[in-house]
Amino acid sequence: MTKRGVSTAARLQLVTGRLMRMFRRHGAAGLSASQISALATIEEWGSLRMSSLATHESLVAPAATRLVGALEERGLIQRCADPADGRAALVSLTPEGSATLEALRHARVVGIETRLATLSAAERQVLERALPILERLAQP
Amino acid sequence: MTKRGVSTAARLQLVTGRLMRMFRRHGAAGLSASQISALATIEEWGSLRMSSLATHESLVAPAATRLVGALEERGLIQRCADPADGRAALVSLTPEGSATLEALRHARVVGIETRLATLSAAERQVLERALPILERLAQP
DNA sequence: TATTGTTATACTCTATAACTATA
DNA sequence: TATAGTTATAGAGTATAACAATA
Repeated sequence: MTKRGVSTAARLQLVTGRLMRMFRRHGAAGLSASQISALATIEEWGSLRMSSLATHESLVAPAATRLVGALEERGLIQRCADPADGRAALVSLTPEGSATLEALRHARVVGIETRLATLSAAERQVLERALPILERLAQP
Repeated sequence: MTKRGVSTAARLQLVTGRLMRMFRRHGAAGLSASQISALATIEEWGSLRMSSLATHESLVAPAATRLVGALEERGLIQRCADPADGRAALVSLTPEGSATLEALRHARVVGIETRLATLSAAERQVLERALPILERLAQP
C-alpha cells in the first residue's frame, strides 16, 4: 500500500494495461506482442511442448496452437514430433526465428525508447532493478 | 542494457505482455482491464472529453466511444453535453462507478496478490519505487 | 480411461474509413 | 472548412466445447 491506500497489485494491473496499449499503438511491425513473447520463451527453453508453451505464456491450448501455427507459417519456428511421446509436439526456433528475435531486441520499441530517455539515471536504475522482479511475477 | 545486452524497452514490452495475459486469465469478474483503466482515468480527471479519454488511454476515438458506451450501460459513468461546445461530450463517474472502482482497488487481482506475497521486503520496495516511474512512462 | 493437441465457433478489444452535427 | 463524436466494418487475439490420436 502506498498511494491513496491503493494496493500494489491494483496499480500494477492498471499500469500494465496502459503500457500494453501504448506498445500496441507503436507496435513492432510484423509480429504481435504475443508472437514475440512466444519466440522469447521458445528460445529460452530451446525446445518445449505445446502445453508447456501455453502454460508459460498464460494461454489455453488452442490459443497456443494458433500462435505456433502463425509463427511456423513465417518460418520462425518448427514443430517436431516428440520421440518419447507420440502425442506431443516439440517446438523450437529456426535460425530465421533466432535471428528475428535478436534483431527485434535491438530495433524494436520506438515509442517507449523516447520516454525512457527522459528518465533520470536514478529512475532508470530503479526500473532496471524492478525488471527482474516483474519478470518473476510474470512467470507461470 | 542489462541482461544479455537486451534493451530495457524490449524487456519491459515482454514482461508487460506476459503480466497482461496473466491478469486476463485471473481477470476481475465483470469489468475488463480497459474498462477499469478508463474508470480510473475518469476519476482522476473528474470529468473529461471523449477525445481526452481516448488520448489518455492510448485509444482511437471509436474505441473510446465503445468503451464509454459499455460503462454507461452499466450505469458506472454518465455522458453530459459540454455546455461550452455543442459537439463535445463530457464523461464522469456516477456514484456507482466511483464505488465500483474503490471496491476493485481492494478486492481485485487474485492471482498476482499471491505472487506479490512471495517477494522479499526489499524486492517489494524496489517494485513500489518503480511503480510511479512505470505510471509516468504509461502517460500519453 | 487420461492426456496431448487440433478444429470449430464465438466473443472481446481495437483499428480504419465513412458519416453526422456543430464551430 | 475543421473538429468532436458516432456508426459500420474488419482483423487480431483468446476462450470454451467438441474431437482425434496416442499412452
